[in-house]
This record gives sequence, C-alpha cells and structure tokens, in this order.
Amino acid sequence: MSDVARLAGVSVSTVSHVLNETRPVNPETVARVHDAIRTLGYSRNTIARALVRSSTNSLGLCISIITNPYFNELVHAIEGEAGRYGHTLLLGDTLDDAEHELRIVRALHERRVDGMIIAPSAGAAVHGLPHLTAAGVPTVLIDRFVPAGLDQVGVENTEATAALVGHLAEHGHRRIGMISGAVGLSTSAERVSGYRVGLLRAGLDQDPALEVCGTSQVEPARAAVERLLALPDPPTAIIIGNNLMTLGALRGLRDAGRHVPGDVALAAFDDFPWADLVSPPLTTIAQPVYQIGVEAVRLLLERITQPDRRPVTIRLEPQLVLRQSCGCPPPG
Amino acid sequence: MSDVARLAGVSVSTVSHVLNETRPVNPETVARVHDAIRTLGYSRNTIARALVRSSTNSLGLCISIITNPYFNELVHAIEGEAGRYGHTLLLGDTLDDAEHELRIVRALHERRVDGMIIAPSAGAAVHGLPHLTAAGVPTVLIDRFVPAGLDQVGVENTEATAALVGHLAEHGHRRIGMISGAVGLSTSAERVSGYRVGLLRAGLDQDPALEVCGTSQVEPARAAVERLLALPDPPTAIIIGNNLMTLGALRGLRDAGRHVPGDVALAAFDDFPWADLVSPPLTTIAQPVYQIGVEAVRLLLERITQPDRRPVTIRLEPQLVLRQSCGCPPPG
DNA sequence: CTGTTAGCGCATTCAG
DNA sequence: CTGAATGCGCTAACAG
Repeated sequence: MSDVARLAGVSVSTVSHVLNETRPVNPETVARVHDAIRTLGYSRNTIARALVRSSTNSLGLCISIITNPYFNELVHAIEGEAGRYGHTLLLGDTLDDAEHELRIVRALHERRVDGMIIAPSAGAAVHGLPHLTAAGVPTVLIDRFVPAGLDQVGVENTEATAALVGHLAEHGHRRIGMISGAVGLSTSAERVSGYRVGLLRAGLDQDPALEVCGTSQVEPARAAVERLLALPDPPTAIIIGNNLMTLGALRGLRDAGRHVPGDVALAAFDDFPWADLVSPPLTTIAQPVYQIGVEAVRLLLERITQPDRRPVTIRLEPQLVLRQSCGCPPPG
Repeated sequence: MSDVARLAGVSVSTVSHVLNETRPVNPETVARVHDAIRTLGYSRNTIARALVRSSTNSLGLCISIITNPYFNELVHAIEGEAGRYGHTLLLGDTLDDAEHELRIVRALHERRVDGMIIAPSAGAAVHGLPHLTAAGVPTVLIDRFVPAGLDQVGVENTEATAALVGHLAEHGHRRIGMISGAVGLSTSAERVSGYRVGLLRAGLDQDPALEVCGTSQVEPARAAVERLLALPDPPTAIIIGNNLMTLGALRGLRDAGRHVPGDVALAAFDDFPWADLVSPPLTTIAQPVYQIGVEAVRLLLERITQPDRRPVTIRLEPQLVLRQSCGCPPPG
C-alpha cells in the first residue's frame, strides 16, 4: 500500500480513504491512486484490515457431510446469500461428531469469523456450542435445534411426518413402519414423535417393533429394512426419516425382491433432485432448503449487528410431494 | 494474549512460544500458561498471526454449483484433505461465469489464502487465471484443463468416452447420439472428440445432426433429447457428457414415452450415488472424484512450499460402470 | 530458559 | 481536502 501511495504521490492514509470511500478526496487524486493500484497490481490485504477493524467479513459454516444433497443445497444457499453481503464462507465438516465438531469450531473461531452457522451434532450442546457462546461468537443453528438460547432455523417436523403417516393410512395401510434417524438429533426425535402422532390419529396401534433406527445413514437403513421385513407381521408401508436412509431403504427393498409400492409402500422425509426418476417416483416431504439457508444468514447478520436481540426460532413449512412410492397413481 | 501472560506471570513471547512449541520452555511455566489460557478462555488470534507470518493456513476453493454431486464430492474430499494439514477452506461459487469467477478470485486473494484450487470457467484463461498468476498465488486447476502452465488434475476423457461408444456399438447400435457439455470447457471438447474417435473405431458414420449441445445443464439436455428424437433418423443410443445432463435426458426420454434401453440406450459420463436406483440402472463412467480432490490439495501444498517446481498435469483413470441403461442384462 | 522490542499492512484519530 | 502517527495481536530476532 505504501508502494501505491508513493507511486501516486500521496500518503498511505489517502490511499486507504480512496479504497474505502471514507472521506472526501480530490477526484484527481482518486484517479491517480486508482492508476497506481492498477499498474502495481495491488490487492488490499484483508488480513491486516481485519486486524485493525476486528471484523473479517467472513462467516463460518460447520456442517456434516457436504455430500448429502440436503446439506449441499444448504451450503449453496448460504454461500450465495453470504456473498451478496460481501461475506466469504469458511467451511468445516463436523463429521457429525461432537469432538471433531469442537475442533472445527475452534479452528474457525481462531480465524475470527464474524459469525457461525452450524448444524449441531448430537453432542454439540456440551462441546461446540458452549465454546461459541463463551467466546461470544454470533451463532445460528440450522436444521437441528438445541435448547441453547441461540437463533435457529429449520422446519416443522412433527406435523409433516404425521401427515405422511396419515396419507399412508388413507391408502389402507394398517402396519406402518418407521426408519428413524440418529439419536440425539432433534429432527430424529420430532419425526419419530410425528410418526406416533400420525398412528394415533389414524387409530392404528403402536408397535415398538415397527420403529427401527437407521442412524441417518445409508447402510444402517438398509439393515433396518431387512429387520423390518423379517418381522413375523412385517409392515406394508414404511416411513423414512431422512434422505440418505431412503437410499439404503430402496436398496434393501430391491435386494429383498419387494415391489414398491405393491409389496411395501414408501414415503420419506427430504426430497431429491432425482426423486422423480427412481422407480417408482418417491413420495417425499420437501424442505424449503434454500429458504432455510437464506434465513440463516439473515439471522446471523442481524445478530452480528444486534448482539443483544432476543434469540429467535424460525420453523418453515415443508411440503408434501405426492408421487408413486406411496401407492398414489401416476399423474395423467 | 497479554492477559494470559500477566495471569501466568510471564511475557507474551513466552506465551507465544508455548503456543507454538517453538523453543524450549520450563514445563512448569508451560503448565501455568495453559492454565491461564483455560481460565481466560483465550483463543489465539490467527488473523494477527497471519499478518506477521504472511500465511493464513487457508486455501481458496473456486467451484461452480456445489449442488452438482460431482463437485460436492470434490469439495468434501478437498475439505477433508486440507483439514488433515491444518488448512481451512474458503469457498466461492464461480457460477461458471468468468466475470463472477474473477470477483470470487479477488475476494479470496484479498483474504490472502495460501493457495487456490479452481475449476476454471470457460473464460478463466482471460480473467481469473491471469489475475492469480500475476499475483503469484499458488494455484491448481481441477476437472477442466487450461494451457496456463499451472498444476492441474482431472481424468482422461477421450479414451473413456470412446470406450462408451464402443460398448454401445457392441450392443448393435449404428446411430449413436451425443449430448455434449458447455462449450469452452476442456472436458466438453475432450468428450466430444472421444465420441468421434469411438465412432471411427466402430466403423460408424459421423453425423453432425447427432451431436447436440446440452450446455452441461439439466433443462438444455432435456431439450437436446427432444431434438435428437425429432430427427428423421433418430439415434437408438445416446451418450451424455455429464451428470446434470443425464437428469435432463432421463426426463426427456420419459416424457417422450421412450423406454430405456429398449427404445433408446443410454450411457453417461459421471456416476451418481443413486445410479443403481433409477430405472433402468445407469451405465456410467465414474470418475475417481475423491482421489482428484486429494491429489489437488497435495499438488497445491507442494507448490506452496516449492513455488518453482515445474507444473504438473495429472490424469486419473475413470472407470466404466456397466449397468442396464446401455442394454446389458441385469446381473444374476 | 526467559523478557524486550520491532514490525506485519492497514484504519483512524489528530493536526494541518 | 491531505499527511503523520498510533496501535490492532502476534512472531521472531535479539539480548540476557
């Protein structure tokens, strides 16, 4: 920067001011400075800037497995929205493991992100989150909720899942199974309770044997399907708690030679871009993923400027997408 | 940090040295410092550190549409590998647009990333890349190649695509169409030329009408299929240049009521995690995506430490995954 | 083994 | 409208 100043025949402070338009500068001088910048190929050092301003214009994003279509759409939305406000994203994969998550949180905090968006792991409440609140880092939670007095944004899970059960019941199913997500996640719990509510409303019996855990992952979900099918009185319909488990369930059913929806009907939480291309097309609950991302950065930027605003929880409405895996007839 | 020093009864330089283990310190003193750090909840300011060391321990990743399964697996691999070396990722979406890409490149360079991994857009050679080389930012290209004297890592496209054509020809197809990717990307060009090579080897005629551009996107690919089917002498098999276009092609075929592979056989570049679940299961060329990411950060870290090493181009071998969309019989 | 000190590149008072 | 000087928090000589 001093090079630029010298070449333009001004002081560094003037260069700083033209760069930030932070005080009136002679238009002619401005031009000279810009010329100097161009001929020198100068690029402002945001690191030094951050040091004095104590603001990096960057946000941390702690998330698990970007490979999950749900999360990567979220990342996409957040990156785009953050960019609109001149913020850059620092990315960290928590591996959905509390310890690893803490490492990521530390790393991003050391880099002095202005705020953090995090999809908390099951153990976040005892590791990562306390660290953040103790450090006073503006934080918003996405997808999963934690009673930690933080801003959070996600979807309404209970009613949505209950509606799924209701729909399956309308198709005449009496024994409906559920493959649930990893324990410790609010989404898993809410969807299971939605499942039970749905059963109750439809006047169906609760059978603990019909509730199996797929730990939010592909392979475990496949195994869960096998267990379900091996039951003396197996379900004729299954509800699946998240997108990854749907893959496993589909494979499990295929490998067992069961026809969907003929032998077993399926309805799943989380839509896929290709949900209409599998056979049969999947009936799902689609989350407004992009919207979640947008709201998350909005909330975060708000909190950065108003640290004392009361924490807010936003629940967006997911949407039931009827296709054929539930037993509905093809359109047209 | 001075707070820590005071509480521990030592100087800041000692604190710095215990933090970095950069010179022998009395074990007892070390303990006192660590205690102070803990009770104060001190978190080192990497920004200040970066300023003096002129190294941020962060890498920039410029990529388009994280939503693409290929790219998000790449991001996943790169994030993981970078993390293993203590580096954090700054993420930027180029939107595959040269101008936007330049903005992203600038933003990340201003944040003084130690190096940059970039999937260059079609116009990168005239905007983003010159900026990077002029600024002396260690850079490695992924997926697409550009003759810019930079390290780059991707797959062998030509032979792989030719093999796809060969396979389709073995199934008896004489008219094989191709839906190609966006112009200006090396991958698009290489795959088209592989297509032609394959035709030649199989002794089939080249028909320009059978080559339609799907611009690497879903909708355009669907339109491309329509155009192909409307031909007086439509193809009985189609090769698709990338994953997103496969979605479009599948929809186009379905909407036209064509059966795959009965009416039209399909073979596509890029595998999906769910390629076995669509009907029929997709025959694809699977890239060693994870490996590409790993090699990219290896190359980048190498270049950061050895700026004058000769640029290297790594071509990894993709793998032909035979399923049923090409006309192969189901296994078993 | 430990303390003192001089910048890293910039934003920002305070004087002109 | 402009320049000189201070310090952001830390590392790395340089002394002791």
